[in-house]
Amino acid sequence: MTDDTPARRRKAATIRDVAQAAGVSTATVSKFINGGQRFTREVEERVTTAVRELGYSSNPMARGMITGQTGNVGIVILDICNPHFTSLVKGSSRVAERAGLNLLFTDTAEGHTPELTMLQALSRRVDGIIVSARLSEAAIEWLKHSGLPVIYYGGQQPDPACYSVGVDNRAAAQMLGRHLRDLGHRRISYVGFSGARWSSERWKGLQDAFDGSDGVLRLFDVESAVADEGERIASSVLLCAEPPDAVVTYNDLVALGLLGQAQLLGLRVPDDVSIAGFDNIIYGRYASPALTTVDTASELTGETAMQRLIERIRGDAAVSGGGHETLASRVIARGSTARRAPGR
Amino acid sequence: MTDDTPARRRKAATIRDVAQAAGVSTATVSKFINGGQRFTREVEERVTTAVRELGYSSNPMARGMITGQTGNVGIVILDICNPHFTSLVKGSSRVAERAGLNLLFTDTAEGHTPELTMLQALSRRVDGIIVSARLSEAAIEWLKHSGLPVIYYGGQQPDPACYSVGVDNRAAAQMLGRHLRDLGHRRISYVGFSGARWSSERWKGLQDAFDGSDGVLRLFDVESAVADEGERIASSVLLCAEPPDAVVTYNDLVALGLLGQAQLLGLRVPDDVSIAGFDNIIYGRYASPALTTVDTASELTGETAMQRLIERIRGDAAVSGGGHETLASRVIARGSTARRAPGR
DNA sequence: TTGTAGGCGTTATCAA
DNA sequence: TTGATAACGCCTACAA
Repeated sequence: MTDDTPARRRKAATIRDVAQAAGVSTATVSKFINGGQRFTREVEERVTTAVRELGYSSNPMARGMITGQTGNVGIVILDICNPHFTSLVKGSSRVAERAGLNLLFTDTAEGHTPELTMLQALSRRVDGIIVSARLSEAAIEWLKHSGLPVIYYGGQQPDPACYSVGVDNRAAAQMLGRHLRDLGHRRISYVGFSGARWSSERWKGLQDAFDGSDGVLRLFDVESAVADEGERIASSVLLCAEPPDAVVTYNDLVALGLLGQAQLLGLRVPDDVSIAGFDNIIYGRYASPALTTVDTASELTGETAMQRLIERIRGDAAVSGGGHETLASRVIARGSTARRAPGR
Repeated sequence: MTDDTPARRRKAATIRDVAQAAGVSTATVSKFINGGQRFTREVEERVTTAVRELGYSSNPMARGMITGQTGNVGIVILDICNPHFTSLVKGSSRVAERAGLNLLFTDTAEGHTPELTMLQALSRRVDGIIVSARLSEAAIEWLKHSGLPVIYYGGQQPDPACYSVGVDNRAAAQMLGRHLRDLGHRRISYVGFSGARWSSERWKGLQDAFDGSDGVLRLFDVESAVADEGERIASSVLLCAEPPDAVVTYNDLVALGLLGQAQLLGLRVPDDVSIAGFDNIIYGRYASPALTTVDTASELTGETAMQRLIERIRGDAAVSGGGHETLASRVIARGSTARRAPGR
């Protein structure tokens, strides 16, 4: 049995239907809906009834046309499958929901649409937007020029008029480096991801940590920050002439891949080599050994970014002038890092 | 240095501005923008220029008011932090982007807003919606009544007029059960999640697999399908009087938690007990031993659901009448399941 | 406290 | 091929 007609969307009741049913003007209904005014008990009751019976709710597009607000906020994510970004979305989503805003989600990893085109399309459908600080220069420039409220997540925007939220990557890496140094490690390899601006910050932080020591740091690079790449680069990093005591990777995904592959290559972690990443994704706990990492406040980043965005949209006076909000990070030491074996 | 004014959004050029600049009527510009008509070279050139110089793009809300289309599609996710759903979103997102549709994302796990209220608000902002088959009866009823194009993911909707997409959970579980049976396992425990309708399908599938054998199946239940719960229930499942040869869990997250805890309790996996889950989340590969699982076509589910939704929105004739689309699933055997030890 | 009327930016209809 | 004009549903002065 099939439908006689393709399910057609029933036309919703309009404010006029309500006005008529309640025997008042549309203006009265509008004011009633949007609150902030008092009415006769009589009118109030009739309107309430009419709204309920007709199941009325105002048309967001019609309202938007005149208020200039869409009721939506946008978020542009590099790769939703990275748990770091997943948590970020979770945090943003929660805050948006509380504020009664809808979240327009975009994943750019596919990159079918050029970044700029995508932003231009999105910008007409949202009141503000949260984007990665890794956006292209052209896109950032266009955003600035557009006047759309924007919050950047991840790194800090050089332009002081921009708002951004994230951890201090250099300081975070320095903490991790210090941890490794305290464990007696001297030969450190960093598997960076030059596609992210702040990978170099993390590299600098590591260097800071070993400043004035006899530590030897070496730099590698992956083409994308995923587990596969960690697997791919494992042998280059681990089986070289003078192998490292410890390896730090750009993020936990790369670390997970590296960790798995290291074991397949016959290395014992952490006895032969310590491994650590960034982001504190939950799955690091379920690797074996559990992965040492640096928490980069993923969910809090999302929450904070959304809060700042909403403030900007609402135009709260206190929050003018841009600036970077630094979130606290912390090292989470687990089984994948340990004191360097004496004989090693 | 602060801004003199709160960044004000510059008012975008309207179709009238373009018409004036090009010396034509707004109707002409509209037709030109929306294509599908031919113009004098002269007009075409003037309009093109005006559009470019003014950086014009049409106002989606104004357009939506008259076309009745929003250009948005909604997706309602139970918990974006579950990689299964993350992949689903990824698939949907890609297809939506290709079709030029924006994705309105909602995560219900927080549940601040009642399901029905959330759907009602969302329904006015989208042309169609993808939701979990785990939605409440009331919500499903309301959706049917609304006439909004809906695709359910996960389980099959009983109502044949509804569209749904997902794997055959019973058959999938039967395959996994068969795998375990072939490995010589006889005492099987299933850690289900009664919060999901299709957990019982999986339970039935397992029973099917051991039908007519001397297998003994036992049922447990978690309150939420996350790794923590897998950890929590581990001792109850594994340390009982007659411990199981193998444990199947509702999904990989629970399995991961259970796996980690099993090892902390001193059990060797898979020597002492085999463990398997559902969904084939990527992190199962990085557990140790790697997790045996059943692939539930997460990303394909998202893609397919979005394709069907778009067909429904566009009103393609061929796709009337509803129905369930079954996606193929497959067992992915890894290290966490192995032949039952002889002496066990 | 309530109503009237104008306009938001666009598309669709119909006439030129 | 092009243009005038009427909606679309709502909000907001302003008037009553």
